[in-house]
Amino acid sequence: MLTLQTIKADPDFVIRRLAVKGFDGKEVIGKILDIDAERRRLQQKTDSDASELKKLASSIGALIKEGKTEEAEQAKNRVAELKAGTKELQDRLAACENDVRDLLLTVPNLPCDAVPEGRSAEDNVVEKTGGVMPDLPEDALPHWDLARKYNIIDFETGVKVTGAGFPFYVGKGARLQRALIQFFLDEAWHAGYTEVEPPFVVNEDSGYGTGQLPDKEGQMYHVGLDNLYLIPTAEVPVTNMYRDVILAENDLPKKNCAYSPCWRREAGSYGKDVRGLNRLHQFDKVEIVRIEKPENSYAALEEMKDHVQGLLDKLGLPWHILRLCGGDMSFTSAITFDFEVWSAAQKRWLEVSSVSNFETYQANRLKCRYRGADKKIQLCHTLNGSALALPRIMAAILENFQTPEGIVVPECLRRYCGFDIIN
RNA sequence: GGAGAGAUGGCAGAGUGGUCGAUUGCGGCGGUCUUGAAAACCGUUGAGGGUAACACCUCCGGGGGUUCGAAUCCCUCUCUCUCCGCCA
Repeated sequence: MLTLQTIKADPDFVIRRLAVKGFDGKEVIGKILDIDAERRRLQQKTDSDASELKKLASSIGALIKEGKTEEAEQAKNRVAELKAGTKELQDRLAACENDVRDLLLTVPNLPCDAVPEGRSAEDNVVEKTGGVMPDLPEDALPHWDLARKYNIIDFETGVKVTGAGFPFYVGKGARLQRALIQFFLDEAWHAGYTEVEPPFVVNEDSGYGTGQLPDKEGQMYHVGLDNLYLIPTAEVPVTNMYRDVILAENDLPKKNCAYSPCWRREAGSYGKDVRGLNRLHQFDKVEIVRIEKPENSYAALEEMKDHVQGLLDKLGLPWHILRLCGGDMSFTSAITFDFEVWSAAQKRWLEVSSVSNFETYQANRLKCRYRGADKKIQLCHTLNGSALALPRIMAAILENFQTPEGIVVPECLRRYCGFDIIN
């Protein structure tokens, strides 16, 4: 969430930036400022009352020791009277604090200067393009047909055993999955990311920490008996490692990578978007997460983009990078770049990575801070990106590299899966 | 799952109703001494709110209660440890 400080410093600026995301913040910002002003008034009052009470109460002890029982009794009565009045003040103060927090949670992050204006995905800007689009014959098969032809992904049995969106990967399909995971983790390792194997379920506090709760509750699978959530991305457990932590300046940057399965309920999705591997309820992903000093976060973002681009180049897939416009960005992001690969038989772009800088927005909720050289404690910047999500990469590999002899496995994966063709 | 014991500042560890936001040790930081370092000695060292700056307020795992007054007593939740059970 935004810091109160940011809003107080320049409310008009905040409202202007929010408008880039298509968010009308005028009313809520005004409300926040009003309630905060009230909160401060109440706090001053309760503080001085509490101070008086404390003094009186501690004087009673001394009076009793001196044997001045009567005076002590009088003081007791006075304290009791005062206390009745402060109770109500304290309740109002607590209510104000809650209201401000709740309102702050409804305000999205400010997009940074580099975010283009726009309402929807159509306004995203193609930033960069790479790789070569394959020249497939007219009868090229989409990946769901290839999966069946070579018996490497079994959607039907997944439906029987669990439900739609939970496929079985079988034989070379399963090995290729594992090869991709291994390849992505090794590449991240070589780029200096410390590998983490996180828990795949998290508690409520962690859900709030990274912003899945309270508003995106319906997107996560919930383990009701224990009140835990299946992670929708490794970002959640990995970023929450730094919840309520004050790092030393020389601890930064923190660079972590993690493989995890990801579970998403994807409520309300249907149609061609969810065909085959395009959108699943369970999928695999390697995530990279960074905690950075504010002055370094944009350089880190560029590094992350280069890393993701490098993966796609090594796989030999045609890609482009989209700079998301304000209207298409997520609630919590300050800037986001989406990577899409060309799915040659479906003849469409598939999103395989999203790289974002959250600046202090996530860190403020997490209370992830560091102590600077001047000993001042300040919020870190957090960033994350997929590197990469598997199913659509798998889809693109199957479609783009299909030949009459079979599917040719990208060079970089062969040492991991132990074969060079799926036939 | 059952029984018992715990949870205090970066760490260790005192504190069982009245100036306790908290003794002490270690660690960290600053200084004296030294060419430099070590040792020794002196000082300093939690977070949040609030203020122009002070003042002041809150926080001893979380929440609630008793009391004029709670780190200390009561209830409850969570977590940790020991033993038993179960188990990859």
